[in-house]
Amino acid sequence: MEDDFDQTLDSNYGSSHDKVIVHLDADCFYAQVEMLKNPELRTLPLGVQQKNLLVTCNYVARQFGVKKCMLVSDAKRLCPSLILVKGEDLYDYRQMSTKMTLLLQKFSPLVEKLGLDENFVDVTQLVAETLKSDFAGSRNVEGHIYGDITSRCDCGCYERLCVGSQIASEMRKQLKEELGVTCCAGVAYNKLLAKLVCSTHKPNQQTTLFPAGVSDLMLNLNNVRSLPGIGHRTSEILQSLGISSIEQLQNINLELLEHALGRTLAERLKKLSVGADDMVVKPTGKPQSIGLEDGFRKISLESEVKDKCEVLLQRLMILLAEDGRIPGAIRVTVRKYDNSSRYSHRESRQCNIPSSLFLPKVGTLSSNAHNKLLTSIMKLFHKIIDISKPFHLTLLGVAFTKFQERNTGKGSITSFLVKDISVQSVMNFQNISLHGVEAMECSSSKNAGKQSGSTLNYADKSGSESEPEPSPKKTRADFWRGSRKRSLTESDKDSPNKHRSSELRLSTGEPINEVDFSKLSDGIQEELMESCMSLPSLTDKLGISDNSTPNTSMSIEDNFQTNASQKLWKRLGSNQGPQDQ
DNA sequence: CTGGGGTCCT
DNA sequence: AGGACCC
Repeated sequence: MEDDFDQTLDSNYGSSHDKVIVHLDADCFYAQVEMLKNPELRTLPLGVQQKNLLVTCNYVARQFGVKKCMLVSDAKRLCPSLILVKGEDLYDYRQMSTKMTLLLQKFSPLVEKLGLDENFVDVTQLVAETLKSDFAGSRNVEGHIYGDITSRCDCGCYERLCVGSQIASEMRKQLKEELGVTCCAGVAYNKLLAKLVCSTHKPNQQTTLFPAGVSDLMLNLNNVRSLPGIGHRTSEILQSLGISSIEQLQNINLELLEHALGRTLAERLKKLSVGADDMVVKPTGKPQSIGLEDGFRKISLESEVKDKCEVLLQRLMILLAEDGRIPGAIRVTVRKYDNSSRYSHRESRQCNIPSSLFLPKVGTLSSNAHNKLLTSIMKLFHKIIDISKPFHLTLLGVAFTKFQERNTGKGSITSFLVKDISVQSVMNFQNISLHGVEAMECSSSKNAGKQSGSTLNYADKSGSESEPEPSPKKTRADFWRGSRKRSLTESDKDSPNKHRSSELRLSTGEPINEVDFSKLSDGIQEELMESCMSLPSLTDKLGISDNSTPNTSMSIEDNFQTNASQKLWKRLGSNQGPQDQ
């Protein structure tokens, strides 16, 4: 009785309909960012190129038959007028990706990134709040519905998914209005289905899946390879078992599958094949590793290796400073030339590094962190490659791992400062992303700095608002439905972080991320120079030298970005607010 | 020259 | 440290 009931729930776990998951996928993401940087490209066939590969292209180019992941030469043949932009440096894409994720976090703290252009959002809680506070609201589905809905599930998922579709619509609207990015969205009761249904209407559309459509969706997949979780290797194994269609996977004997793939994977794939997935949306936090790679034709001299690594390290240090944490280890990766094994076989070595390299107050003047790291890198390289014999590399990578949060204690002022800079840049995103909302209601948006924290309000609120009484004034549900009419800023409270960030701003109406170096104390200047700016070519770029204190204000972002990139930020931030103060 | 990133598991 | 997976 009771046992049977529980059993039913358990075995049903992966296919129950209790959650509402939205999957958002930016349309041809890199190409979109490039078109934001340079709007003249919008009407032209545009491809983004990494080395000899066209990693994505806009929809104008797709009309010529150009596809993702084509060789550039093939794409050019199909579309001789194709405009190509280089996309090896992911910096701008990463920044836009961060803004998108921050925007989505207004709806739920459960946001999981997949690559730079996709996000899963678990909106179950927001849906529940909406249904509770708005039980008379319309139950229209926004966007497409996948398959038929003639038979309605009676567990309440119909209403939940309807509200989910409305939330997804609002998310896409805000992404478009505030960031200029168009997305597709899929709404379903688990991650697998949300992702699969997302891609059924492209571009810039959304689709909702109800239980009645699940079977059709799964069986309409062309190949087992279309299932997220089945990659190159697994699909080859399946192929050898004579399995290529989803239906074959659904019907194969489980024991047979376990023998080929192992129990864990076999059981997972069996469930996936019928649309069952109990994976939770795991909030993406700080990355476990931060790395850069460069592929090339041939490197066979140690000096070339060192040069490459130095450039990589230099760029890496910027990403590291923005992250704000201290790495505990560094890893070097190489790919050796090997014409037999096509597949990218890589070898790597890693070693721990002393945190003192990143702490304020590095005792010695002559050797900076950069040189020590480069030495470590070359040592690791020698562990992989015996340079007394000829070698031929086609890729070099450097990555930091084993991160440790920077000491927040009273110990170091630098830790505070560096932390603030990263907070500041996050807040800058928020400022930009909020502006669309602000502009619609309060034309008197002074104090732009004070409004910046508000995107995080809803997560904070729902937690503390477990209040019993009928004063659900500010639920997340109210927020997303009323966002066009209501001010987001009315409930803002200043946090210490905000104050500190404000203090770092220039008083001349410069962008929020400006830092006036001359106003920082000598100690802080020194520490910043030491921990972030010790790279020779970087200091060149910034127009500062080792023995002169810069007397002009500098913007970290502006100086590190390309000109083209500046246009993007200018455009996105162009209404960033009156020259306040 | 089939990219430049990431994740988790073994 | 490598291998699978994701984009």
